[in-house]
Amino acid sequence: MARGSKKKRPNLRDVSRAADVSVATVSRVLNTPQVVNKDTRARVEAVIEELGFVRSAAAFAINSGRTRLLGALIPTLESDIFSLTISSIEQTLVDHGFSLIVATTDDDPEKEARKAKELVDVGVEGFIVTGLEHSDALHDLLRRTQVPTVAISYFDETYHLPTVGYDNRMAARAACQHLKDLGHKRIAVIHGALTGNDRNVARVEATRAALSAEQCWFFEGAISVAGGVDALRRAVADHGPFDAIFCMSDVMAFGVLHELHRMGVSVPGDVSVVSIHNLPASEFTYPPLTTVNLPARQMGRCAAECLARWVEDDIRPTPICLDTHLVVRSSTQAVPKRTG
Amino acid sequence: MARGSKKKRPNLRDVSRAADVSVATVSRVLNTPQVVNKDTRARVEAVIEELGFVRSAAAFAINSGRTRLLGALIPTLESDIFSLTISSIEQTLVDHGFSLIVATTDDDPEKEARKAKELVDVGVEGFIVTGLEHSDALHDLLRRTQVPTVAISYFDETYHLPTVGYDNRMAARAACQHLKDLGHKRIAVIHGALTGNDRNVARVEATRAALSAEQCWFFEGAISVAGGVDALRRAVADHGPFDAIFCMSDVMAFGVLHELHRMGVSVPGDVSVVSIHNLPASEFTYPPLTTVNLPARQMGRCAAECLARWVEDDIRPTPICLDTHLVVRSSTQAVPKRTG
DNA sequence: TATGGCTATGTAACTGGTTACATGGCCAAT
DNA sequence: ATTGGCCATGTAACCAGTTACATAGCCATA
Repeated sequence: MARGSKKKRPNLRDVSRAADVSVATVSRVLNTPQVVNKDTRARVEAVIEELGFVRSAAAFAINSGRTRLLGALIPTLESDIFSLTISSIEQTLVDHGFSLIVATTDDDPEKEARKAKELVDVGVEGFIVTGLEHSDALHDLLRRTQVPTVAISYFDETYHLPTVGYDNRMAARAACQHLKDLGHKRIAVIHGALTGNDRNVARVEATRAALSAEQCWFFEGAISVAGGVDALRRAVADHGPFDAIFCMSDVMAFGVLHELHRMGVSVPGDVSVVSIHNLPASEFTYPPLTTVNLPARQMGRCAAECLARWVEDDIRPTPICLDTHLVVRSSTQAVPKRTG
Repeated sequence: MARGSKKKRPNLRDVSRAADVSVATVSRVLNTPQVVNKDTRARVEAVIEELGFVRSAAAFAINSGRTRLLGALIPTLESDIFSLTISSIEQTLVDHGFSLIVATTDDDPEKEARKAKELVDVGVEGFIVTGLEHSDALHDLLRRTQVPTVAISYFDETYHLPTVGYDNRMAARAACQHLKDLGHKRIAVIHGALTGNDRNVARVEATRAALSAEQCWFFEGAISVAGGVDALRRAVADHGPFDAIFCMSDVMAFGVLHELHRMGVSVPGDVSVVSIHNLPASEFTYPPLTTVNLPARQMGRCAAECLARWVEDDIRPTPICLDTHLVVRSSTQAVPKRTG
């Protein structure tokens, strides 16, 4: 503890003094070493090493105007859905020399705006936000600061920010069409919360449009395995047997499969289960899950790529719509024949 | 708007000029508004609003020496194991006014050191690292920069950094003891890669110590559902039927359960399955998984708490060992009687 | 010998904030 | 009328870097 607090980190001038050169030369060694004489450079580098000099990020940023920091605002990390995306965002961004700050919002627009403000204060040069629905405060902040921002998980070319995502309506429609093709007539639709989550809203709307009102019943639950279990129980209790379950999210489908199994209901014999996401684990449920693939990793990569280019080269990205497609596995099958 | 394209972001002096006050007054409005005359303050605030002034994070940092940035170095985000922890780290840190930069390392010490260097360059005030095994370059960096760092996922009070974690050996031992108590004699141990992952090494070592060499066979695979499937297939093919499977990770156990099911092997009737982690989904596998609970969220919270206090108040944390305990569900049962 | 070009380096002015210290106005108590 | 204190504000130094511009030394050419 003797000089623990007293030990000020050495700065450029300390180095220049110790190496008997000017601050400009030290700065050159750091930024454009080619232009410095070999011997001088070696001497300066030795002093830097000896003193343990580390250039101040803040001072660098103040001059260059660059922090190399980007921020991602996502609903949650406690779900493969977003952690896959964030993971590939992070991996892509480091290739462009950026660091990623993650902030979770719990689908709460106010919280999102607060965190966005903090990130701006910290100096992020760009944002990735989730979905299209945001508070006025956030839109205001983005307008004022002009921070490049791309929205993910939802494709909409008319949106005021560039979007990199998929067509949530089309994804839901594909699942519905699959169930219709198989002849299903009593369908429980299990979805996550609709407030603050425009992806879910879009999927539910598309489902309402695709299926006739007499064919489907909607149940809301938490987007988690437990949420799926709970929603299914309510569904079965309230509206008797179904011949198909459509989950808006694979994690909920995991819970649904588990609970059906526990109830002794056979999948797909007694009931078909279809879902949206296609998580890595969905191939290995029992039975393997029929689900609409959402390209989470690809979306992360694209969004990161776009944002990096925007921040770096000032090229505003054009919206990108990624492909979604139904992956048919073994959790769905045709209704054999109307047995009443 | 004389020069529309040269839209430089307004700075303190721009504001002070427009509000006809000194820069000091504007700064006071920002930092200690109480000491500024009400009218003056209102005028300055109006100008700030009008010009859309946002204080430069870099300039603030250069003076205060505070970036309010912390970094987390974790193996991967593509797994609930770490995303749960990171999630609670993030949530805890925002309460302390910090932002979190995440960097994934793929259990590669070199990559970890590189990313750590980048984070220091960016100006993080503290680190969370995973495990105890790191490259010399990282240790060197931490020593030179004196950046507060806590290590998670592995409790060791003798380590040179404060650790917040659990006793990986004890966790493995608990699972082994459970299998022994149930009378299991042919145990397949399925674990993730050992290079660069000291948690896995500790678990495997403890397992070797707890079980006699004639009772267990070790198989390595990727820490994923698919990795579990693959490892189990190799295990069964190479060393014939087992009466128990011990997975070092729940996600691998998910794959194991799936594959056993597909093979027509009954769990726990034909074979017991025990694991380590207790992920949220583990309660809902079929059958529900017996597993050693690792307190991922609690660990995240504790580590974040400790690090925040260290950075904030210069209180070096004391190592914390979190409790692990076996959660017995339905994937294990006693060997009924030696039937040969 | 004078000129020009090149390389390596130094000087000092910047970046955008914070803050110690100085100043000036006003009012109350001597 | 003088002094003292408080409040609000301004001036300028400072943080730790970058960089435009100046300069000095050296060598080749005319």
